[in-house]
Amino acid sequence: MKRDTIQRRIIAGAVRRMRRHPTAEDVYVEVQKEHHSISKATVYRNLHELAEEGEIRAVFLPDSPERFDARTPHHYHFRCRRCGEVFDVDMGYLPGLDKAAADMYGFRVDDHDIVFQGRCPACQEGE
Amino acid sequence: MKRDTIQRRIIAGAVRRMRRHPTAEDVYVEVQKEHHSISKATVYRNLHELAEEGEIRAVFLPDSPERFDARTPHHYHFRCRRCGEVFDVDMGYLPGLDKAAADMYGFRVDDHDIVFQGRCPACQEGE
DNA sequence: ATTCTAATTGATAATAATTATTGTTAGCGG
DNA sequence: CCGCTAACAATAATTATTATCAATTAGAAT
Repeated sequence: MKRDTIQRRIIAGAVRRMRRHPTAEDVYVEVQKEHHSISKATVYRNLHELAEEGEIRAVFLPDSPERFDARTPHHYHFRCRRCGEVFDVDMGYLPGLDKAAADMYGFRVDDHDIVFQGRCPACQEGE
Repeated sequence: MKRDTIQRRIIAGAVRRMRRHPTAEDVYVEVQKEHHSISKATVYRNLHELAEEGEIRAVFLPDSPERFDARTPHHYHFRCRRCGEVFDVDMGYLPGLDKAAADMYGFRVDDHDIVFQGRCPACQEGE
């Protein structure tokens, strides 16, 4: 049975507070402030468990360690190829894509992620 | 100036031959058959260079090391959450998405990737 | 064709990211 | 409150990737 530990609550809370798609390492640094003895393995384990339960979302981005995101409404991402910064892209989830993929191939599609790549406004200046 | 080395040709050729989104490691094993003394660093280096030049495509997938793909027409991917297998999803590139993201946020969008997740047909049996 | 030289290579070391192991601790049902 | 077991901390191990650098070599210049 899934136990409700203070470590888990701290980790979940930290991810919900953090806004910039933190990596496991970022979350580790953050939770250390609240609970000094928490270990890195516990952070990894709980992040993955929380993601599996749907409490938070795992975001996979190019050239980056795995990131996490507590924002509940599904959204997409943009990654600047120059500075590496990641931005949210709110354009509404496109359920039609899931259905199309499911119909074409017989998959059971749970969801999808879209990652745009290019140049962010700041990095477009002076080119 | 960009030099045309036999290592680069062998690596590019191997990726073009391989169909299952090989990882850098997979490519390394493959090119070893042709050129025994090729080093892993050379494989990594060339894969990234080839990707940057647009000769091949880098594919970033959840819970997986970086993968590469020589298929020229852009396509999407599906990953089975159970067995981890990756499938191509050919549903036609959706340029409208790039434009929408660009217009909303002022990005210069080069392209996007979509990764669907769920269960593949084989893993749906006996559930 | 020979020489030059800067790009590229191979080998290996270093780093980063993640997972596994092991012994300890603490939620929760009884 | 007790005991069982899931979850824990600490750390070792593994995996993935990048950096370093002397040696090599493709392509340009002679």
